[in-house]
Amino acid sequence: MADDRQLGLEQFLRRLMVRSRLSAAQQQAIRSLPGRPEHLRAGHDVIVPGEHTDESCTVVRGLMSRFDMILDGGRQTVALYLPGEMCDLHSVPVPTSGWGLETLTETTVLFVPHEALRALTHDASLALALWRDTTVDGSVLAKWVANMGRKQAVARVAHLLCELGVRMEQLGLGARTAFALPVTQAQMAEAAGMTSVHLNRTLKTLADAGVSFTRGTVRIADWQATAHLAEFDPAYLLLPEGKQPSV
Amino acid sequence: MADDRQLGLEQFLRRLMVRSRLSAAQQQAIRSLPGRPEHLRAGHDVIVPGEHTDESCTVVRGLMSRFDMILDGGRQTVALYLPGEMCDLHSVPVPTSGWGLETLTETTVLFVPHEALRALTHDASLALALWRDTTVDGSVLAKWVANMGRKQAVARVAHLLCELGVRMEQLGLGARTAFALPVTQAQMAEAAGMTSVHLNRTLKTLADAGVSFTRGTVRIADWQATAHLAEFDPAYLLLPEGKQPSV
DNA sequence: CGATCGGTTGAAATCCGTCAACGCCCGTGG
DNA sequence: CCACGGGCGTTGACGGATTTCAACCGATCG
Repeated sequence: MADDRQLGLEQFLRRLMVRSRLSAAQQQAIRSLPGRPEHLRAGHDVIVPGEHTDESCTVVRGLMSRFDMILDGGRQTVALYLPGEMCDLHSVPVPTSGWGLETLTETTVLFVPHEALRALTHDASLALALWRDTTVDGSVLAKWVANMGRKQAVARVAHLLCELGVRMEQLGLGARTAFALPVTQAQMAEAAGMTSVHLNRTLKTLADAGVSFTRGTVRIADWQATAHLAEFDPAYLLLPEGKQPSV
Repeated sequence: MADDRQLGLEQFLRRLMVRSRLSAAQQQAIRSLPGRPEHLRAGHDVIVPGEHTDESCTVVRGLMSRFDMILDGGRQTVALYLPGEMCDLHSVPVPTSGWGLETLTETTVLFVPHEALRALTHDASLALALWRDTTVDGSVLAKWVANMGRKQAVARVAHLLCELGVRMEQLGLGARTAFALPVTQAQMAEAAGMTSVHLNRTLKTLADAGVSFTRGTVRIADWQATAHLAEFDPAYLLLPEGKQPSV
């Protein structure tokens, strides 16, 4: 539908405004961005690693992953994107992406030309807002590095679920303790940096701790305990409480 | 010395210009940034995780690491910073850093107030250049996630050494096949996401492949073979060959 | 000369990947 | 209606990779 452009931009704007103060005119500039919505099946590669692109895409509905490819054909998910998030915002300053982008579920995306996004940077506050948005991405990546490097499977998976819970809740897509995540165990294993077999066993262990992931739904019975188990501290998600400075 | 400010800014400018075209006036704006140089011993924590800061810092001489802390007191290095790189550029849009910053060797840093950096963003091209610089950081982080997630010790360490080789070479600090890296094995283990004991054994294995790391010097006898072993493709470092677009 | 730090090594325990098989569900086609 | 096949989840057994614990050695420094 044609409304997907409006919807996608509205969600993107809302995400920006979580961390950045924007004037009415600046908000309007976001809402007026051009965009081409597209509806995609699960498992579709939007961008193949190494491909050059001149548009970014935001998730309208569904779930996407940015991944790197290993020689043996295996994939490692390096970032997950939820509705309202611009997967490829970093390609505005650097259009040659070494990463692939794929849909994990049936997903509606909105393609926005780089040219239009670059034009926004003539407004210093908007430039800062966009820059800030990719910084959040970087912060999440850094946390993922720390998790992969130092934690073992149970804590790593728990951390991933906590992170997704908070992000979902922030987007109004459920509670951090109960939200839909319609992905396969194999897909989740790619994000957690482990085998699907081992993820399966890990989920079993987590079930004893009151964390379940069945039929596409995550439930966390005891948030405090799980967050502690995962050593999860949401600070790195850079959520509100005292907005960030503007220019 | 007072010249450290000039030197640091000049190196930072050079780094920016690897990927961004800047006019004479824009270059001058970088060179005119205020800055407070400081000389620090090895192992000094410049920023403690969670601390708020209103300046960024660039490495003038030496080596720094950005790290995350685990409950048991262990640290995971999430990024390494070489001379000319601005460790904390991402703190310009988001001044509350969840990360710590420490010197790995004796290091000279230059602190630059956020205010001055934010002022630069009124020039859209400079804003894009700074944004692009943090994007490179993010790209490296993503690659680290992929390495941690999917590769085992030998390939992971080899990849780290290849990356540092290329980055060092780019900065004129040696050849990718022979460069100084005066860090301890424990420090390198923190970056590679493994125990110092296992790193030690891994280095031994790598020695058979012609990769040595002794007395603070890395030597890679057969670059091709090592890059292949590590599945190292420098594309993610976003080096020149066709500069990035400006506004 | 003792103390400390960084590097090295061995042995045991643990985590995780691999291989292989099985069951379930569901859609498809006979 | 049933047979078949494929995707997905589950489980067991095995082996390899990595951590942990502990000890030792050499160099450096007070």
